[in-house]
Amino acid sequence: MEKKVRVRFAPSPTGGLHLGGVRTVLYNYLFAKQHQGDFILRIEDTDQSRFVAGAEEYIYETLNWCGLEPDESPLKGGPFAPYRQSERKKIYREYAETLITDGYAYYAFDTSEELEVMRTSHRTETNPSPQYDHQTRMYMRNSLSIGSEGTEKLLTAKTPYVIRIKMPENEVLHLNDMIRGRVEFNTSLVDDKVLLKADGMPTYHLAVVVDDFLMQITHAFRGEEWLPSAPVHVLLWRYLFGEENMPAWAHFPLILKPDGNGKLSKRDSERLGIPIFAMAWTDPVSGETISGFREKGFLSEAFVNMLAVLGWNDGTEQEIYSLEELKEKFSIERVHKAGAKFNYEKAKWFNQEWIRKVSVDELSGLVRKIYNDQQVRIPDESYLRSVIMLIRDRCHLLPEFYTQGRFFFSAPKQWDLGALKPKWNVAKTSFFKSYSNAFGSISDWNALNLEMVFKELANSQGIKPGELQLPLRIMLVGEKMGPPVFEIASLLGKEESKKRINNLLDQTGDW
RNA sequence: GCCGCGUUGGUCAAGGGGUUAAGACGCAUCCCUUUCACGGAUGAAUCACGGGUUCGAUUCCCGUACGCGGUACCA
Repeated sequence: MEKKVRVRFAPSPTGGLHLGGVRTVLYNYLFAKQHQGDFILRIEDTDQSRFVAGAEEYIYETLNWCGLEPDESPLKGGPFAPYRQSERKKIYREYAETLITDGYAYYAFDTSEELEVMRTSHRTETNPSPQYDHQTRMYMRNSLSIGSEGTEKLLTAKTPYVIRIKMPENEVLHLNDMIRGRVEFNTSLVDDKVLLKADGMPTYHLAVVVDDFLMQITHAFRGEEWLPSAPVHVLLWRYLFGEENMPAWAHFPLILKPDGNGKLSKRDSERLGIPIFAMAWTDPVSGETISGFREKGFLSEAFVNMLAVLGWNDGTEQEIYSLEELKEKFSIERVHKAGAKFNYEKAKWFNQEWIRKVSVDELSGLVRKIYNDQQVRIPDESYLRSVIMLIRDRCHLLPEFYTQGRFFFSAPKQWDLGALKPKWNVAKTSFFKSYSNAFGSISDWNALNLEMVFKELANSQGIKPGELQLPLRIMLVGEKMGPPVFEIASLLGKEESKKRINNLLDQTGDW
């Protein structure tokens, strides 16, 4: 009997959720869902000094936008509540003390100044960052170096302390990563990490294993940056709950900046003008806003799709996947080991694909919002939908529905005269006069008929129709862009088309 | 420095002892269209390096280089 799969995403609410974070959520979610398991959102807010107002709400909204709803969360509750670590504070101390009793951890009374002294005095060329470990711990002020009596004294005097894990010497630990296979560590090289901080809050290391155990997490997935501290977690599992009960691990590769090397960061967003957050994030203190994919005009389907295949593929040539399809086809084993550079151009391509794929219904709501923001009045829903169907193929980002389609809602006020004037003549003036006059006789107003009449008239007047198409386009659109010109006229309607032709004709006299 | 993880075109990547080393994005050229896109076609461009193992390594092993991550009372 297999245990029910339970995974968690455990962010620290300190700001916007960037690409890597959302991808971690996504992979967790996909894995859980394809195994009929639970996806838990746990808020790791153990560092009170890093509290950022609104960051937690931002996470909910992001998950909601992406369609990755947790089964249990601080907001939703669940059988293992609370899901906010700050509210679980009292739980952790007990485990830390058990560790001390069992000889796996100890009290440390060093002040931050003392730690600083140790780090500078032990610093050498070959060891630029000395650690609090088996080599140095006996020189520090802790229950190992000062004995139980001294410890008692300090404890009763209410001396601030932390609890540190006592890393064993020269033991080889290993971990079977679902992506990387067996990874080994020598415990001598790992420092005595703080487990419980002076304020009584646990560090990530303690909290993550205690909560993963208590919340019955079966698979623990996180970013690669956690791999180096994994031996601490393995040891904690061994000491507290039994290594055999430890969840299966997988460490995801990082998402790198598009140019150069290194982790994608907020700086890159500003520097390159590309979004890195799912949604715009405004820092409550500085007021500074970093734009997000949603605001740039991405469809959540495209965003999720793009993220899924950034570091994963199913071995076929398929690149476009819906969430449902991903649930079916995703597999941790096929996640790449190496980090991937983020490519914004490709991201836009995914969005373009999804703009064509998604229903007009869904698009119309989104596009309506964009037009509203631009103060464009939309006569009616069916007109909007027709415009959308006509221009969706040429849009990569949602805002392009405005730049590509605004002329459907208001007549051009200026024209690309440079494309017109040089080749203009009286024959063309009279052609357009007769063309717009002929509108009255077109009973079935559609692109095909419009084109037919256009061509017949042109031929009868001895002008090549091709030479007249561009002028017509400029009259209707104002510039050299847009869908097939008779489609435009057809949608615009008889009156409006006539009006726009006459608008320009009024000016040709001055040329 | 030390530890860990990586390394297939510019980018994302498939492949995994014998292949013309897929495909996508981007780029270039052409076609379509007397608009701009879309679409189609074609093209340039890749197995980090050095040793092994092998009849044969991009693929397996060992080094080296490079990159990234970690080295906090941050997660």
